[in-house]
Amino acid sequence: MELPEAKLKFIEAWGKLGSEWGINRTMAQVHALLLVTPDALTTEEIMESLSISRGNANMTLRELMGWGLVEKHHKAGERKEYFFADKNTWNIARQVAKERRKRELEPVLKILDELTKVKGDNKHPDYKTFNTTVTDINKMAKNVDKTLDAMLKAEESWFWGSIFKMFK
Amino acid sequence: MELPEAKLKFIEAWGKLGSEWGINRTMAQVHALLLVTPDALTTEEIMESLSISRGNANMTLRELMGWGLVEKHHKAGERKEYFFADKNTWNIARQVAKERRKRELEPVLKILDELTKVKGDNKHPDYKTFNTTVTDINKMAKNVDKTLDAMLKAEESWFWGSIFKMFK
DNA sequence: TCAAACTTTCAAAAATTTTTGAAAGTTTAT
DNA sequence: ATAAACTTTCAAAAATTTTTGAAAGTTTGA
Repeated sequence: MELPEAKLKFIEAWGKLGSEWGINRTMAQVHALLLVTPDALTTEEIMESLSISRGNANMTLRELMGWGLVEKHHKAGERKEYFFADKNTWNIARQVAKERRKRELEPVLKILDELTKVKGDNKHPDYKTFNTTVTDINKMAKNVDKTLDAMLKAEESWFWGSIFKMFK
Repeated sequence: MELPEAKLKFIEAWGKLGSEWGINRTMAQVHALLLVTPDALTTEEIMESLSISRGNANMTLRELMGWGLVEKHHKAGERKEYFFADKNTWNIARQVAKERRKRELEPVLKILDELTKVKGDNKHPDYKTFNTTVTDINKMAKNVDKTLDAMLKAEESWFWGSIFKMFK
């Protein structure tokens, strides 16, 4: 397989995976494009490469910056904005973990904490099932939260090293 | 807060979280409903509770069974089918991990392995960036794969116990 | 100050996903 | 064999998400 074809395959696969995980396909594709491009690209170049509109490119890049995955670069003496993706995989994973924790896990944890406090009679199967389920899910969500927190602070090699020590 | 309201809140929150993670909101809601219901429910009861159509209920329940999260129960002397959700949180997490690994991670790993093999000249920044990025992502994806595999085989308390020993 | 170069906005259109519900299919009891 | 009880299917409709592109906005240099 040649490089250009391989790049397209990567972009396609990344887009698909993104869409399966609740991330807009185009956003994942723009990210993938920047990940396999050594230097920063202009909006124009991204539009061209992926055949998307200016509006879409602009919006997607803004969101990628919001996720902390892409940054704007400027070249001396040029007005154009260039977009560049951090290519460190561990940084990317941490950044995504950090954002999803904040945006999705934290709100759910807040609700679960409330629901855990609902009072009732354990003799009523309805209440008992509700309470047990919510309490259990809350515990698991808190464990996930703590694990993500640790991951955010960790060094990649240490993290995987420790994980693999666990089950050998 | 009273139980009925709390149930609705839980169903809503679960539906929202699901939709953010690429799982159909209704499917997550049906799952949530069954999770807080002590006994098995009929299609009719689910339709009623969540105000959804027969077709939708049927399709959603079939999918939940496909994910291994819900099973059909039969009551002696009745023709109706009853649907029941396993309420063990660790089982649920493992089941979801298992399915997503099979459906989403494995196909991506296959593509990444191929892309890793693409030959080129490391003097060309384009090739070098592509190769480095894809190789790195491949490594990370393999680590995730191994971790999930371990999780699938693990006992809940042992798993979290080991994780927490890591960062204390 | 002006206009060229560039970015952002957002209402409307397109694409995609989800839902509906009536009809077709199946199973069971008589 | 039939009808009642129940489940499944799927084309069309509705809802939602994504994309477009032209107009408005901004910045810069002359």
